[in-house]
Amino acid sequence: MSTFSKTNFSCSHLLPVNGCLNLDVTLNSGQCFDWRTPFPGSGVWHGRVDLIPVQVSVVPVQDASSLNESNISQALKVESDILLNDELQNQLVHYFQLNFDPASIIQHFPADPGLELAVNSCPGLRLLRQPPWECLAGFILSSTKRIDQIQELVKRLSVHYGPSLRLSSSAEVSASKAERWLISHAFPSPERLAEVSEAGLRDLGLGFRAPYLKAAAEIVASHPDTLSSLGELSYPEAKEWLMQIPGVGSKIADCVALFAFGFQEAFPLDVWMQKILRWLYFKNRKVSLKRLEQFHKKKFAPWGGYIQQFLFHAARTGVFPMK
DNA sequence: TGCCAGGCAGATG
DNA sequence: CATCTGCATGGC
Repeated sequence: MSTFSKTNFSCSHLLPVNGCLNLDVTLNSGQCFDWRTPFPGSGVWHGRVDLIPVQVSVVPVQDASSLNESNISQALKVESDILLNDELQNQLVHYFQLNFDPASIIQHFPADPGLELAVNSCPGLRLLRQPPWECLAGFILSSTKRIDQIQELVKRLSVHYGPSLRLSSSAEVSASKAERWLISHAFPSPERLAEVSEAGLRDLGLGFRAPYLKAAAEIVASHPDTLSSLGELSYPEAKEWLMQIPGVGSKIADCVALFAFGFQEAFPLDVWMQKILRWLYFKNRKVSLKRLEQFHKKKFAPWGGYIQQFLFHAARTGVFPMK
């Protein structure tokens, strides 16, 4: 394993974690698409937060003398080839929501056997707060794709059109085996993708998503501040704006509302969630989408966002015997 | 070969 | 409303 762990990072920090964080669960729960781990289950991940390339892992905190918070027993260990000044550290804290303890929301969940099973099956799962554009783009790519295929598309777009993150010579030194786990490029900006032809996007395997992504890039690029400030609107207003974009319907808009802006009312109702809700609460009978919408709003609001993530991940890892 | 994958848009009753 | 279809691509 030591051949894979890169020990010559020029910068290392420990960021205190409020509550519990499990990276293996969180970074593999279908909310983000650009993290890799050399060894599944090792807890070590390579990726980036916007333009900051990092290796992250979670370590226990023994001596809390400098951290007089009672709910801090872990820290996020962040290593990077670039200098992590205060501003960049704040970006990392925000992305991983380290100042927020998910237990403060979980304790309000309605009493429900299925939900409890889901929550207990993936401790440390937490919602990230992602940069809006790459979150939006990622989920535009997600239509009828498996998560590993979405990850592949994101990687191809980044390598072909994204800005290079190779900033220091030490990053170039790494062993060839570890090389493929390093993040080389960030996700391309909307301005850059707006310049790429639809054919160019199809060449990367986007298929029918190509014109959608291009249109989204053009819209976002031509309204420079609108997307990034959607968090100042109400949830319905933000969702309505997102759904103006071709290729963005209710589900994708909810993903962005939740994963990029933290609207807890957002409840991405994809095919998985439809199956889960029918199985848990409707004896697997056919139920219209409309009714499922009404059901989750009545039963789960205003904690739908987190509840959805627990149910989704539990189902995807086989916790529910749905077949 | 056939089926399915964190959907959406357009058309039909 | 509710349902149906085409849309690309890749893996099993």
